[in-house]
Amino acid sequence: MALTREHVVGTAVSVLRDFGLADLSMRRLARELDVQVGALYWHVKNKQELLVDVAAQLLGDIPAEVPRSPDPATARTAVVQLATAIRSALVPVPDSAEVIQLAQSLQPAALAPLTGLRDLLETAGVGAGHSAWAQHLVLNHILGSVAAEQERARLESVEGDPAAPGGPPLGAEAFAWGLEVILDGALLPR
Amino acid sequence: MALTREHVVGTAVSVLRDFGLADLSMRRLARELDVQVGALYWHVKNKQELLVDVAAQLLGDIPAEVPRSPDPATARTAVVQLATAIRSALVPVPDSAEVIQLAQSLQPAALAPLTGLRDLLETAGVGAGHSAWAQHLVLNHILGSVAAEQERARLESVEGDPAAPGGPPLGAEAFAWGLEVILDGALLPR
DNA sequence: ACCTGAACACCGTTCAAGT
DNA sequence: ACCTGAACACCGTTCAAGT
Repeated sequence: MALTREHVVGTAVSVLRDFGLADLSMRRLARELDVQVGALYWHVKNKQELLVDVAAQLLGDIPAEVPRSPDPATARTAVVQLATAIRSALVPVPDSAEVIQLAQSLQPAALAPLTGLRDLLETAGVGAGHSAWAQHLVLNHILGSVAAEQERARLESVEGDPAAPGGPPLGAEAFAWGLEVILDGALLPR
Repeated sequence: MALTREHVVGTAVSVLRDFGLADLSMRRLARELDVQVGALYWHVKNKQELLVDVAAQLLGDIPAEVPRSPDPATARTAVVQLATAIRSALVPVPDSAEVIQLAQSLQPAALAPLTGLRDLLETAGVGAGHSAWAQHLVLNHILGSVAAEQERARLESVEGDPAAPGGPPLGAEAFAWGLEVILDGALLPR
């Protein structure tokens, strides 16, 4: 079967999911695909471009459905739902926050759901000149929360200290709190 | 002159400042110090430990002076001043946000000014159970703002598009806005 | 105690040459 | 068009051996 760009990106995602960013090398990827390293460079310009595609696929499964012409209150609820969905999609993938951050700085347009976030924030009542700022604020909160959660999981797996096996993870509560803080502050008359 | 750990860390900081994280390799560092690579490992356990020390030094010059027993209003002002000081210290150092994030996940205690931030937030009126969350929120905002500013600078230097040479950088305004949003939201009765 | 020399097991990227 | 083979210029880390 011929190698395709989709196959390369898909394999990269699964290596990331199973082994983390440190193991996601071009050579490791080539081994996984039973191919020489050079072959990858026919389908992909370089590793950075590959990681942008990986980031896009990580966010690809998230429902980007923005309610049509919502009132401010339902827009705010939609922001919370979308942000939580993004966080939930990223938490199980090791080092996903780093990958998203890299992709967003390299090629912001490639990450569609993040634009939906900005639109929702604007109709929720964030001043028009500030919706991009609010988007960054929320995104930094999401990525910071994901990184913290993964670091916690890493420490547990090393120390064998499962803490609370049942129930919702502590990080989810902190995330929800921070999201409300941002929204309350950003929607205040200023 | 004998090599010391301080000399190693100091040289690492200056390589980071002048060339960025991609050029801060153990081998490059050894070359800069006129020494063989192996010599570094007598003074430092590994690269990660070195980067923690680099991060500590980046934050070391920041005045960590917390006003003794301040009222909530002056504590809030102090939060803004400290957060702005941290941002100002990091912006001129390429990839500093990445280095701080790594150090903070590896060894949070090594970064003293960040603890001062939490104390100030608590006396400013953030609920006692939430001051650690608020600290993370502010820190993520600082690091996100630093990374964005540096990415902007990188694009300008590549495209030769100086935009606005005079006046304060646009990023500082966005940073101040986000900080007020967080503080307003976090200090709201909840 | 402190450093050298040399090795081990890796990287990302390029490119002539093959099919 | 798509891939191999091989090279180039790097990495972090370890460790016997020297002083």
